[in-house]
Amino acid sequence: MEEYKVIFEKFLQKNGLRLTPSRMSALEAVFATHDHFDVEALYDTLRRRGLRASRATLYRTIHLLVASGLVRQVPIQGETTRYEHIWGHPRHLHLVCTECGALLEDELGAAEQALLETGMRHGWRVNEIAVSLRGVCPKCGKEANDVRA
Amino acid sequence: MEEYKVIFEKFLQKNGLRLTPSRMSALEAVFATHDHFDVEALYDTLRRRGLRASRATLYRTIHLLVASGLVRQVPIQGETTRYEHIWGHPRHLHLVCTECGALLEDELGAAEQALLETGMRHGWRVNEIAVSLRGVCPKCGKEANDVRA
DNA sequence: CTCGTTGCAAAATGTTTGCAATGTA
DNA sequence: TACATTGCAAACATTTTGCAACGAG
Repeated sequence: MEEYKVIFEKFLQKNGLRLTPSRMSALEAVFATHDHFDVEALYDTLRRRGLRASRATLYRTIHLLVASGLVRQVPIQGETTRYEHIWGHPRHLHLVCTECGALLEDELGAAEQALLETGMRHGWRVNEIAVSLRGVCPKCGKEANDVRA
Repeated sequence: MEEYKVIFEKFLQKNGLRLTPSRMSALEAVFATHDHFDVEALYDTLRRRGLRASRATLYRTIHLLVASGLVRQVPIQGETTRYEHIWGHPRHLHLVCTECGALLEDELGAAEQALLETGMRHGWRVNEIAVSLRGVCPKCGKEANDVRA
């Protein structure tokens, strides 16, 4: 039994919630990839696997996954809310290209300690560090295009 | 003439856009505070000042302000999209309490240099550093409540 | 005078919720 | 069996857009 399943099961039990096929399917789909995803993508993934769960259920489930600490929202602007799993995924930072939307991940490195200390200095128990660097990727070293909507 | 107005005017000219009362009102309202705001709040602020601009116009204007580099989206999860002005606002980090929603700002400090180096290492021209530390504030040193929707 | 801009209302999204049927512990 | 869960459709909240009237350069 994979570790994350145990974690989720314990979380459900502790909160008087039930382990259902829909929830298990969603959980597996979420951990089947290291990519970011939104609820719609999760919905598609399940259908592609021949599984089923309504969007409503997935929206409800993703909240549980976040509450359990297994998943977090990706701290990046965008149309839809995107998520990523955390388990086995060390704290990292995102490099976002404001031109083409390219996204790169890397480790926090030296910054991590400094940030944790800042949190501590204010008396906060820090559970999550979200860092995104927005700028222009090497490929887009050009100029911006049209600005109008 | 305030610096940010000059910047916005140049931005408009460069893109063949026009300087209108609505846009100027929005710009001033945005820079009148250092708080985060969403479009609805901006709308209220204008009305309170006896100025007027439709929500549609404000949504259109805020995009221009972001494109001009004067304003950015706040990289924090939430119901509505929130913004903050950047001009005269040094790079900083946000401490977010996942219990009560409290929000604290602080300087990046030592982390800034480390993060910039990471960007450089990947060949990115970094324009913006967004950091949020999510956790539990001192006041909320308690336990979580009900998890269910 | 030419084109960008505005407001309104309608449309489009993304997400939540009430409710009756269903399933888990 | 008791109560949590699901799907559906309706409700919501936010943001975008078409269009005709208006306004800046």
